[in-house]
Amino acid sequence: MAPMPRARAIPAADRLTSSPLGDDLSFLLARANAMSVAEVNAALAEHGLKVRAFAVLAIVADDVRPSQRELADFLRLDPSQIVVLVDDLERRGLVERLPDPDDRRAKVVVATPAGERLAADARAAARAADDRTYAALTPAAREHLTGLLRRIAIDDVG
Amino acid sequence: MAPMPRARAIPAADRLTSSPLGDDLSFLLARANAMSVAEVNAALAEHGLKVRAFAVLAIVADDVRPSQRELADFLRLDPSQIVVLVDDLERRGLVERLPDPDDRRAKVVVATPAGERLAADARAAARAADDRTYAALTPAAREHLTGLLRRIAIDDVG
DNA sequence: TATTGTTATACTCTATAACTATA
DNA sequence: TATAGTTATAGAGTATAACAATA
Repeated sequence: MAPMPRARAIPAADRLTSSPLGDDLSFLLARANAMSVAEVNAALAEHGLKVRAFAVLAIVADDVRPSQRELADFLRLDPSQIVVLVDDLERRGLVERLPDPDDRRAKVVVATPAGERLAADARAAARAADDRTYAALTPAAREHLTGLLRRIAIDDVG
Repeated sequence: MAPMPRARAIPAADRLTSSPLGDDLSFLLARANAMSVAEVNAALAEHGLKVRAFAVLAIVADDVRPSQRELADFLRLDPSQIVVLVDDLERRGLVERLPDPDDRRAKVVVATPAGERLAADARAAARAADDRTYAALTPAAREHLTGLLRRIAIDDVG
């Protein structure tokens, strides 16, 4: 009788991807996100941005006029982190803090013209990065994925 | 003629979720992942684990017998980080490093009986956390999402 | 020469608490 | 009493380089 093949004969990658973790939603989400962040950060580097600063800039360049508190809630960052991000963007002349006439405690963050220009360039770079990250998906599958994630990340939350 | 309603009259959350970022795949992925990690970490805390250590333990408890290098590749962590994670798990008697007879440089990581028991408990806690994170999705939608993420995070990679 | 595991180091990200000015 | 922004600080996560043992 032939000896049992040793476990090591199966390629490591297959042993790992066929393990239960390879079907775990949270794990796949974490792994896909790590790939996405790496790709986007690389694309944003030439614009002097990273994902978090880009997220702030992209929002305010879209004329949302959020307070820092609103930015913190939406981006799931601590208000103190928003301070640091806005400080940096403001120092670079990309955003401004305006007093909120309705609440003198609050500051509304808006983009400067230079900020709007950089946001447009950065958005294009981020889109190109996304095309690489999600190359395995058809446009329809990408839209479906967007909808599913939106239900988890946005619609289901206050 | 009636004055234009001020932008501020629209609730902040709506202004933000309907901004372009609210449909950006990478952003939604990052946000969903942040929610998932927070939920899973909270659930794993009572077992003295966090997501990264749990991932290592879950793999080796599944009899994959990976080398540290294989763990690093699969988990997208630097080999030096695997050293730290395995050091901690080994100190707690949950895993062991065995010499690889085929390559005396490599060390195969395996779970101890205590590690297997903890992995089972932790897996149940993680599953419960996932049920909370993905509560907005039907089982069918969850499976669909798993398949889409798998194509991005696993199938599309070497 | 190249690779595995290891150590060391520095940098980024994240979480927490406390303070101020306003509400 | 509660909230918006700020400051400070510590911890977790991440990235990089160098080294010894082995391939």
